[in-house]
Amino acid sequence: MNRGDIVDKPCLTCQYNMTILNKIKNEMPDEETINKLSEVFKIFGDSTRIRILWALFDKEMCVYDIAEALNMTQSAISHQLRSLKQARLIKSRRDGKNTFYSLDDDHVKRIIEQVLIHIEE
Amino acid sequence: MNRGDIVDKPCLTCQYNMTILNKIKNEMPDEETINKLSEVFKIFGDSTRIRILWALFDKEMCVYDIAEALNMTQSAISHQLRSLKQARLIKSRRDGKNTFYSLDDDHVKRIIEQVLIHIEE
DNA sequence: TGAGTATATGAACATATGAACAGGGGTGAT
DNA sequence: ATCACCCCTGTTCATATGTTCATATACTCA
Repeated sequence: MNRGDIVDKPCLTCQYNMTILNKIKNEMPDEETINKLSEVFKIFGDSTRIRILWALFDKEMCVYDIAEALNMTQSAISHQLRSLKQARLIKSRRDGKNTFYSLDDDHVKRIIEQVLIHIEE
Repeated sequence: MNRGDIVDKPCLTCQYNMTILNKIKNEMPDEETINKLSEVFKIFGDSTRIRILWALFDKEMCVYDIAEALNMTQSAISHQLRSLKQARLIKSRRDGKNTFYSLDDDHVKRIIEQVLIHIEE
């Protein structure tokens, strides 16, 4: 069964006709927005990154200390920090030898909290 | 450089000492919660699933119509619906030949909206 | 009961991802 | 300038994930 077949004989028992389905298609955010959305979620979708974000919840930290707090190698942390920064979930500030990372804005914290509420119900 | 070395000579220029780092470790949610969090985010982290959730934002739909609205095969949609259901982001209701899917609760919508706000800034 | 419709599942394949390792670049102290 | 330290980049390898195709199951109605 492929797409062509389906278009010609729509699901008769279902509630929506082609007009409504097309409306859904059109009201859907554009492809770029959808992709951005899923990319951001993808970045959240890793336990190490969640732990990093959690560690940054109320203070900035340098790479070394994050690695220390999470019991992981500096290299692994650095990779994850890059992902997080590319997704604009964190920002960095250089101070001499150290680079300090902090949450990009409050949304990040709120998003995690929302999901936490969801899973705790 | 490995973990053992680091523990013995902490980053001298950083702001946090071992006591604070241990505090971070202890205040972090337990492993199970962190894992659940990242798993849920992982499920959100796919453009097809985001589009499915979007289609379900204000009404239930059957598999066929979702496939139709998204221009995808029934099989692909069915697989994704299973993931979404396992993560408790959607629920299903059988009605004769059809299975209708809808958002599990309002959090799902709110979570997506939060991230949308974040990326639009 | 058998035909037709709606959905689910399994296997195979391609792609994406995370961790570890090796090496390099920038910074500050001497 | 040189060295030590902090961090980043590129690569490799193992594993995870998404898609497709083929097929199985569930349900309805004649």
